[in-house]
Amino acid sequence: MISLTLPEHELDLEATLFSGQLFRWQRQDDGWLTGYVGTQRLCLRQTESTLELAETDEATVRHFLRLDELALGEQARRWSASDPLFASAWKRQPGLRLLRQDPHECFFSFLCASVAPIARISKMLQAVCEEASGEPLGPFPSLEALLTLRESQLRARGLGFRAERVVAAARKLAEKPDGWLDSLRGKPLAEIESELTPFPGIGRKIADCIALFSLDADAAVPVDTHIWRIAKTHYAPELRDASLTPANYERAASAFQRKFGPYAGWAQQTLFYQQAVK
DNA sequence: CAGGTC
DNA sequence: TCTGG
Repeated sequence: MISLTLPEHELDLEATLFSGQLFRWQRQDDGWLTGYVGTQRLCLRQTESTLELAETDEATVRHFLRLDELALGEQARRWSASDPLFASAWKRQPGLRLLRQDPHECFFSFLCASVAPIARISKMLQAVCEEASGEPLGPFPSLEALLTLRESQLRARGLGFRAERVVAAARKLAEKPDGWLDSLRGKPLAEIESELTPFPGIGRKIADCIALFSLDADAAVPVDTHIWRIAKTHYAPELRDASLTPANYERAASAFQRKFGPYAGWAQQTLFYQQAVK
C-alpha cells in the first residue's frame, strides 16, 4: 500500500467521487472507495490529510486526481476573497476537485444524464454495463460491446428516451477513427463543443460536461438548471427574467468565466455541489 | 420533479 | 419526451 500526504483542503476524496462528475464508484464496507479509470481498477481511501492507494500505482492516481496541476487550496482562497458565495460553498465543502475521467465512459455517462437525478443515472449506467458486458460493476464496456445493445433492451432497463440516443451515438462514434475521442483532450473548448454536439443526445450542456470532466477543458461551465439559477441570482442579474436559450447559456457561462477565470469549471463544481448534491 | 435535447 | 426515487 502507498500513502500520500496532501496539503490541507487539497482533496476531499469522498465528496469529489460522489459530486456528480462520475456515477459508478462504490463504497466498500471497510472504508475503501473503488472504481475504474478505463480498464484500470483504482482502490483509494482518505483519512484526514493522508491518501492511501491499494492495488493502484501512484502515477495513475495523480493523473486521475490531477494532483500536480492545480493547487486547489490556494486557488480557492483567492476565489473566496473575491466572491462571498464561493467562500460559503467552499467553507461548507472544501477539497472538491475535478477528475480526469476516461472520455469514453464520460461520454456515455452524460448521454444518460439528461433530466435525471444522480441516483438514477448510476442505476442506468449499471444497467448499460450489465447488458453490454454482463458485469454491472466492472470496467465500462468497450464501444464494440456497446454496439451490441438494442434500444428495446435499454428501454426495458429504464433508460427511457435516452435508450435511442445511446444506441445512435454509439453507432456514430464507431464511424470515427480509433482514439478520436481521446484526441479531443486539450483542444480549445469551442472546438470540443462543435465536435460533440452533432451527436444525437449531446447538446451544449452535455458537451461541456464531457469537456470539463474528461478532456481538460477547465474553463467549461455546464449550465444546467442549478448553475442557471446561480448565474441569474449572483453573476448575471440582467438574466433574472430570462429563459435558458442558447444565447443566454453563453451569457451565463461567460459570467462564471469572467468571475473565476481559466479554472471556472472547478469553481462551478463547488457551487453546483452545494446547490444540487448537498 | 429531476445536472436537456431535438 | 421516459420514468423512478
